[in-house]
Amino acid sequence: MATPQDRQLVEQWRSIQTTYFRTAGAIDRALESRFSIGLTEFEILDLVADSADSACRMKQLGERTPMTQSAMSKVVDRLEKAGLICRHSCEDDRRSLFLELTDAGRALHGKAAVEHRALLKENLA
Amino acid sequence: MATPQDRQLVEQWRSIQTTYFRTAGAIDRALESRFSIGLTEFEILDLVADSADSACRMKQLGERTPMTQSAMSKVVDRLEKAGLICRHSCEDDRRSLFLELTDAGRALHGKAAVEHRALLKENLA
DNA sequence: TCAAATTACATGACGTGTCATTGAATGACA
DNA sequence: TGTCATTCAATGACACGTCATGTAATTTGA
Repeated sequence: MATPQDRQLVEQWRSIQTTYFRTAGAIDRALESRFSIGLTEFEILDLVADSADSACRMKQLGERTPMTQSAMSKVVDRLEKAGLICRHSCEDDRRSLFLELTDAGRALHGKAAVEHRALLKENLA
Repeated sequence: MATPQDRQLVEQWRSIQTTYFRTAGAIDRALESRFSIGLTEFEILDLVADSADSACRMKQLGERTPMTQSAMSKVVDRLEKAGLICRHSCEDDRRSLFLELTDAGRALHGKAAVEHRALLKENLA
């Protein structure tokens, strides 16, 4: 029934869960308290900041995160309301959207990224 | 700014996230469709099934999962409504609760665990 | 070229998680 | 022993994610 291999799998899984929750929680709380954004928001900022090219982002970002399309849309809403990002409709295909950091967004991302990296280092050691 | 070490940390973190979401998602969907319970519910069943001793469980279970006390309480609600688990108040300390699987709960856990282990194996390879 | 299928994104209903708080039982100790 | 602090669990308000669906733009192909 419960083979040693099963036990080991379950242990491995619990370890992943623990690491994930501990790390995500720590980052989320830190970003929330210092910059008033959550981990999810930061991850979108981070992805946008990371893409220097000018492709139609929204769609492509979706391919680089486990988030749902619907979740993405709402996160971008929040980021836009917070004045950290803006949507530009894409001339070539008006269904698509470009995302771009505002100056405020870029500034905040810079500071938040330091915090983010530090907490990753601390938690993934 | 973005040192190679930072890059590597971020890569490692994305990898953990991907594994976590892929695995959790697969298990959740499978359990949901075949047994009408979610991953969270299963994990509580699994913990209860795993503890043979008769300590005041609720509290101790909390120490073995990243879940909040409040989340636990609600999951147990659902499990109880589904007839898979029951709460017994603890004689020694009437603030505490024992949890116990019902027969239905034990039966379901047996089948679901097989599925769970199989999906872990598939996803954590 | 036009109707049907597809694609990109937004939105509303809904489930579940968190935080803050409550209620009840217990513990500490003057 | 009576008061105050602590602990366990439940609950309500709220935030956020998912699913199903809607809307508009684009593509396909007869």
